[in-house]
Amino acid sequence: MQNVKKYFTEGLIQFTILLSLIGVRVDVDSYLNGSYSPLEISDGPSSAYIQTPFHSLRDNWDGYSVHPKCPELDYFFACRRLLDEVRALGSPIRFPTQLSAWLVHQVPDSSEFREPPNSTSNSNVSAGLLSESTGEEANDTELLAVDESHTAPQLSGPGPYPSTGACEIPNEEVEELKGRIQEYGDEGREEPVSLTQLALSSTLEHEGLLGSGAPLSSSEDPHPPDIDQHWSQFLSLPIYEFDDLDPLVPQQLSDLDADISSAISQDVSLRDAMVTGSVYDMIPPRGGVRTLVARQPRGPLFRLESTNSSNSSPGTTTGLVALPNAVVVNGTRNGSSSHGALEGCLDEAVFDQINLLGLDGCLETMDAQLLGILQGIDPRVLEDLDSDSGLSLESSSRGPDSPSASEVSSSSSSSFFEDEGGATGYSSEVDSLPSKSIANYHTWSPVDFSESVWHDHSYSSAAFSEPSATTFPHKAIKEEPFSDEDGEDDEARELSRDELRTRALHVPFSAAEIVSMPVEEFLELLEGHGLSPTQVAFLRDIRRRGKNKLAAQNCRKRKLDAITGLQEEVERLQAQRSRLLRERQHTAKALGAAGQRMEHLSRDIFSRLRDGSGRPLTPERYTLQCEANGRVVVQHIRRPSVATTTAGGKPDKRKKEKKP
DNA sequence: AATCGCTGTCATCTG
DNA sequence: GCCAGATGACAGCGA
Repeated sequence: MQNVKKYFTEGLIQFTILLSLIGVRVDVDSYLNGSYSPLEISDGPSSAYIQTPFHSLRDNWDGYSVHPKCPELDYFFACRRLLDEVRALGSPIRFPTQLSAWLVHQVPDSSEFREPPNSTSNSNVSAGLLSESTGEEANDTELLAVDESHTAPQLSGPGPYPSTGACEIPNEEVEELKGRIQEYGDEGREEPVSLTQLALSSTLEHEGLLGSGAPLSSSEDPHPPDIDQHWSQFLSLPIYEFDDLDPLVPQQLSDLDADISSAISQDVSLRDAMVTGSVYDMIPPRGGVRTLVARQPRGPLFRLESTNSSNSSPGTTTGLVALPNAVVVNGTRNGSSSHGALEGCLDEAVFDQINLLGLDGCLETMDAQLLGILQGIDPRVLEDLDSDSGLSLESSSRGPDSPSASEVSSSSSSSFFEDEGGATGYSSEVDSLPSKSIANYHTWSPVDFSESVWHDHSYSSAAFSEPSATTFPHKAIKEEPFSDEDGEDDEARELSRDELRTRALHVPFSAAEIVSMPVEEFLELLEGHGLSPTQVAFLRDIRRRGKNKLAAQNCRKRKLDAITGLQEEVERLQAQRSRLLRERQHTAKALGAAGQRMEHLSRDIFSRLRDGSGRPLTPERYTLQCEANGRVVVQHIRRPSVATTTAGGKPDKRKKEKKP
């Protein structure tokens, strides 16, 4: 319980330091008329101002040898009342230095005392306090041990108190002091002091002064509630509560000085230095302080996150880490909309990712097939890719200056598109494309595509999430147009056939765009480009198939989800059934046991009962009935005919005898 | 070679 | 009647 002492004494010292930091001169002399020495009062142990060998509590408190009404406790609470007065005095507070010395006197434990973080002001104050406290401390060996690093050199200085260590104060002065204490009343006394000291305690906690010892808990405090309340106010509050109470310190200080603005600011800065500043290595990470330190940095992070979330669209609130590629693609394709949503660093991150993906460069040189494949992968992504990259590349690659495109257009259009004839028979014909037509595809089909991409015939963004896999084949096509990887080429052929035919039609849109574009735009496309009926039917077919593909994907996904949900429901119901069966079994057991107990008790009771003739009652003829008022009565069992025939009128007699 | 899962496509229905 | 979406059925493909 050394920490208890330090808890209070350090709290008082911290309070004084806090006052000094806000410009309040600590001078208790004026308050005590310079004649009172709180160090020791000889008027008996009942006095609240008796000098308390506070360190003596160290060994006694744990053993509960200190009575709650002991003078030491009175002394402590008297100290607190004095602080209450100090707080209630108002603006021009001048703390008598004796109080400071008195406070220093109460710092008995020295081995663990360390200077608070803001050592400059604290050391000055404490030094000043100790300088006022005279050579009395010279006799107090414990005090010398307390703070010899900071205060011992000043303890030798002369002071108003005799070096005997016992300052004699007349009883009448004590009474006068008590009267002054009474004058200030009780309003708002307890809580503000406790709050202040709690805040100071928080400071102490932050400084780790209390971290090494036993936890300050009053859970084992067997003392009466009145004292317990006081103690628990200081002892039972966790650190985080102190942290929460820290903001209350300025509130309490608002009563002190007219210069409260500075006081508040300084207090805030002090708090920041002690708490918030702890983030910046002001507080050693130990014990409960670690939690405080770890909690503080969340502030800026939260602010950052909130800023991002506030500025970004709901879909992009997951943060940069979780920023999907789709968002990146959005950033590239629809700069106007997404730029407004993702500003600042988000944009930087987006463009960084774009650069990493190489989309900006690759899109410029991507040929039509690959772009078509890309766009055929995820219409949801490409849904917004309506403007620049895709179409321009598409058109450029589709131009006559593109060898591959021209080759494709010439060969494919002649070899398969016209052969396919109407769009209605398209699918079956395509599936049964002749090998020559396939070979034509091979001339420009990607050979190095990632298998995942080619396996994914869907338009999901998952395939698009690997842009490298979709951009690299572009080079492979140009460099190795004739590849022997038939399997992948087949997949490429499967995936890109609509794209190929769209390109063969010289439609300035990719298949994915055709699928994803609105109906009006699609109709404009059909009407505005002078397409032949065959081409129109083909485009409609492409759109229909693409839509249906997506629909099939969604449908299957829903089906799987439904199956999964039903399986979970089945498992849940099975578990519920098992639970209910167990409960029923348990209930049946309990009921049987209760019945057995009831029978046993009935037999026991009947064995103790006698009828009028002294014969024991038998459960076969009598029963116990519990009435509403809790009264238990013995009732005769009326047996209809058998009983009357066999037993005759005897039961009636017994029954009459029985009803006591 | 048979099987299974995935995917695309078609036909059909519904709103 | 057209369109979009949903869904069952079928076929192809790869593991």
